[in-house]
Amino acid sequence: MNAECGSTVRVRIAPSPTGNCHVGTARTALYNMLYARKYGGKFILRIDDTDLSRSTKESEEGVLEGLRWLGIKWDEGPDVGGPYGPYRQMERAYTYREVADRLMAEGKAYRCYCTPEELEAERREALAVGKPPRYYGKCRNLAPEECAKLEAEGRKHVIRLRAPDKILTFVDLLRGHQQKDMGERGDFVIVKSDGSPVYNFATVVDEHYMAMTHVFRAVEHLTNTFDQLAVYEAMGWDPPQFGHLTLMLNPDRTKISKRAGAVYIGEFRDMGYLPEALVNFLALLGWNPGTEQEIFSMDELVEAFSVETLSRSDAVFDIKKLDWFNGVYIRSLTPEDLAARVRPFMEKAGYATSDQAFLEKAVTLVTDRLGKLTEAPDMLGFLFVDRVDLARESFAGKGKLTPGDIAGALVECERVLGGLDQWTHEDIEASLRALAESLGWKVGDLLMQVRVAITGRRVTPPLFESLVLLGREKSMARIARATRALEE
RNA sequence: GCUCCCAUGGUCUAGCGGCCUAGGACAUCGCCCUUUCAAGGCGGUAACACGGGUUCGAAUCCCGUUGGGAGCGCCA
Repeated sequence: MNAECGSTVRVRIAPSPTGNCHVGTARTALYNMLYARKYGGKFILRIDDTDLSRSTKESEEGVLEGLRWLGIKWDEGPDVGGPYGPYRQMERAYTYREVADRLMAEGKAYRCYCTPEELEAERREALAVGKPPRYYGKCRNLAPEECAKLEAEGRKHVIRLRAPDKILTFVDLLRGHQQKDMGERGDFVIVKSDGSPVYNFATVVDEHYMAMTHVFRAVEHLTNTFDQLAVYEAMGWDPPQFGHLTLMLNPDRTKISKRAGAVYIGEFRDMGYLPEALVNFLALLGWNPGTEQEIFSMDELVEAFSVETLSRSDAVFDIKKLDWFNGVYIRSLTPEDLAARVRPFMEKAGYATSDQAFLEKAVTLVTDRLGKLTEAPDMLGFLFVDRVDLARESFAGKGKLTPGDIAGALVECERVLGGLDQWTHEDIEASLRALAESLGWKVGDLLMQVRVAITGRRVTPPLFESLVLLGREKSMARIARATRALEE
């Protein structure tokens, strides 16, 4: 299980260019990268684009962008190159062909002319009598003349590998010894009728030529591994070590999907999550450090990572926990950093944020209150507008204060605040507290009226700091306006 | 249907035969703090899927059952 037996560790992530970076892909990429860093190896990004129809430059870029945003960096890949290219399957087409030809020449693979309809019928028959659906080898021993004849009829063919009639085994890095009797498996397709390689074939060729030493991938590939092993064996190649990771689940324990919420990295970014929070959360979803530490920087993850503590059971993606991590990371940011992260969300909401110093002071008021960056515009908007919307009910709340009571109190507030020499937190607080006492009001009740007058709402950042930031002029104007509104 | 994987509170997990009256975190509830809301502090509720073994002793090992998942594709 130790990585460094002579050769350098080489691990990879091989996403399909679907346009978006899926969280599952991201987590698998993370684990692979952590492993590479931990053992001083290389982490490679390969684009598995054999499904030619969907691949475009943009669809590839979308995936890379998601990974980059999370801070996942690769040593070799289609964008940065490297000594083991190409890094796109499409560009390796010639090699697949060559390998398939060699397998055919050695009698380890053969052409099959069966139609999809025939195969489907065969599968149904097998299932009907309770046998595993498999290809029973109709074209297995076709004579060259027969092939020529079918070819002449215009029949298309695929290439099948002769499944070895023996038990294949490997040691999974997470699950230990695994085996399968390949005698139960029919000969399987390695090259489609259009000449392109099937995934289980292409991936073997890629892993081999890219000199991968370890393959960490989702558990859905566990049983596929045996087909791949058959290819390695037919070619006389040494397979890498495999480790099959868990799946991420929806709350109802089905495989994570769109309908249960966000699944693409870009969506999390747009929802106001910090990449470091998402990474931390993802890392702990399926792996544990063996200690009670919860918060990890990327470097700390590299340090603590270990294959031994990767879990074997699937994990529900609990967004509430992600929210908690996000809050923790937001609170750890400097005002400057927080301001920078919040800025795009403020701009999107239509608030001008060119005054850096002001923005920094503003975000400082809500650092402890932000669960997600998207909440910032709502909390801070009152500092960036000329006037706020006032609703009568906001002042009274559920209490029994009448508009008259409130307007009267606000007039007093205006008077007291207007008489202040300095517009500071201390002076404002002292004067308002004193006023509450002389009025016989509870401090909280009085401050609530000012709060609503200033912000238009009952839930806001701390009042005194907000007044200071808003400035004397605007604050006084808002109180005056609120008074008038209540007196109408 | 066959093969394989998995199984500790609502969720993520620690536990790898006695240290477990099962630990931590999120969520939840209560209290404290408090100018609202948060944040923070303190405390509470809450789990070894079930049934057989093995053993002096099992959450931990074995078998079975149940439940969940994957694969059996000219998808990746």
